[in-house]
Amino acid sequence: MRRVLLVEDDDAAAADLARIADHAGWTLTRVASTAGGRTAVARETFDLLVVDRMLPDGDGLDWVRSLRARGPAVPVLILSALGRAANKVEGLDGGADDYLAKPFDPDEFVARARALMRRAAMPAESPDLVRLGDVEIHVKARTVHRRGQFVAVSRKEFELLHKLADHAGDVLTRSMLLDAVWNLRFDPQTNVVDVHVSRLRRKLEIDGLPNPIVTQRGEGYAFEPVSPSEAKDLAGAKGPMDATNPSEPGGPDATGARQP
Amino acid sequence: MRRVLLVEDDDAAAADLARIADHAGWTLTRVASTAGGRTAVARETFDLLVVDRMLPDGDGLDWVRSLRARGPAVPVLILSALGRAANKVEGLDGGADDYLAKPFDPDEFVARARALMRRAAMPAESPDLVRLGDVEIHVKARTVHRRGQFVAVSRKEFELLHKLADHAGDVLTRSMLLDAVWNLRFDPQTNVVDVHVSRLRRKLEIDGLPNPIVTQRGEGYAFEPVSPSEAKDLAGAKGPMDATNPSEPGGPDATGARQP
DNA sequence: GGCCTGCGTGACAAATTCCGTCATCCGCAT
DNA sequence: ATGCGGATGACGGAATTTGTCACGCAGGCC
Repeated sequence: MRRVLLVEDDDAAAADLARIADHAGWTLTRVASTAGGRTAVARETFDLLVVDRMLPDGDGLDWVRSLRARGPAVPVLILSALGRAANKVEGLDGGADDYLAKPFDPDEFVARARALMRRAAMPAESPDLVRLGDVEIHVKARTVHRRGQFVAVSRKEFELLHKLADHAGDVLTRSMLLDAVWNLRFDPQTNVVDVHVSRLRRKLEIDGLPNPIVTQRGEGYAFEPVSPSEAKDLAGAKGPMDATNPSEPGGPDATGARQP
Repeated sequence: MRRVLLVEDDDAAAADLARIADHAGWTLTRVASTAGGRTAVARETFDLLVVDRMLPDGDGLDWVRSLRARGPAVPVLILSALGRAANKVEGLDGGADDYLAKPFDPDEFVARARALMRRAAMPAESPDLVRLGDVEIHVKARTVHRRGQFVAVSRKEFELLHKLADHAGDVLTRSMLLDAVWNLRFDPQTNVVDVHVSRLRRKLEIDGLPNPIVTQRGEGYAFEPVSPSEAKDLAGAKGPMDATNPSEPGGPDATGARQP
């Protein structure tokens, strides 16, 4: 249920917008001044602010500017009789996300409001964020999420996952992983890689879903992204895990890292 | 330097937009089909896509829809001669972030493009994210960032910060913190709180900026948000740290947790 | 089907990090 | 100047991470 704050002093306009919002399935809170807006925003969380410009206590755009000066905030759509291009430019540059001149088409208003709320809910793209299928890796913070759920991984587990994810779709041999993650250029004659992979797998495990870390027997391991749209019902399909055609030659040395 | 991809088959329109982009200081890459757009997006990262609808290989909006089906993506502004309200609704509901009908005002186009890129760079609001001044706390992942820089804090340090931040602006006495963070209802007669505060402070420290954790002598500690707009030049102003008027009575028991 | 090799994981010990305590020095207030 | 409160370095114990080992299971080949 989307929560929308309307800052509008004209009762007729407010009633129209209330009807539109109701029809769109939103909860609309209406105030008639920027002071009222300030109070409402301090009390509640909203998904969208719809702000008129000519209000009894000033220009709604001034309030929007002060919101923006305080940092990232809820999206703002300005509705105003001040509808020339220069007014729109002023409003958009002042921090509004959209600007509609009155009179407006109700359907267009709703579509624009939806687009704003949709965009505001999207995670920001960042060079620090690696997203592969349903797994998100924040490189600097060393955190991992799967399907939006936080996954607590240790330092070594993170490095292992990061390396596998950087080469998603490719098989990494045990000796590659020993080199990359452990800085070992020789075979320690233990199953340290296997043990860490097992631990990481357990942490990434979600009941009913394929695990993104797959074994290529005799070669090594690969990260195979699981699509976010993959439903839990498909868990029975073991096909992808039985792939026998590696995209990268691991060579027989993958077996060399094992305890004989 | 913003990177903009233009998908437009009309040469004259493309030339106009190239001039506008150049004047706005953006780097514009132009392609003439959705296939070209697909290729460009696969090769490079863009800050904005500007997409026409009637293209030689189909409707640009269909491509936008397929981008959206794949998850969060770069913002899209549709420019189109198809300018009725119903067309705009179709475009916005189809995944575009904005929709401008041709002919359009160049200044309005630039202002809208800027608003889209500004919004796309904003971190998503989330109940998991607590933002206070220039400090961001991700509650589930137990991570902390100050001015976008990752701050490595331990579990106890995180809990302490979280508690202080939840009561930002209020003084928390040592016994309050002992109760809340250490689950101790008695005074251990050690300076464990002080030590942890010191450790946390050091980790949050940024040269030239006030530390958000302030001491109220004889009472306790408080989290005082440092505004993201506060420049490093103001570091000499020690005023906020010397505040002598606590907003909450800590009482004299703050001293009780000290080693005698 | 049997056998052999490779893989997965439980258990344990060593290594590393976190946390609490203690003590000392510095800063602040009277 | 004096005394109290706060900040922080250092150390040792607690908790977590990491590596090793061993054993049982799974997969592939003959």
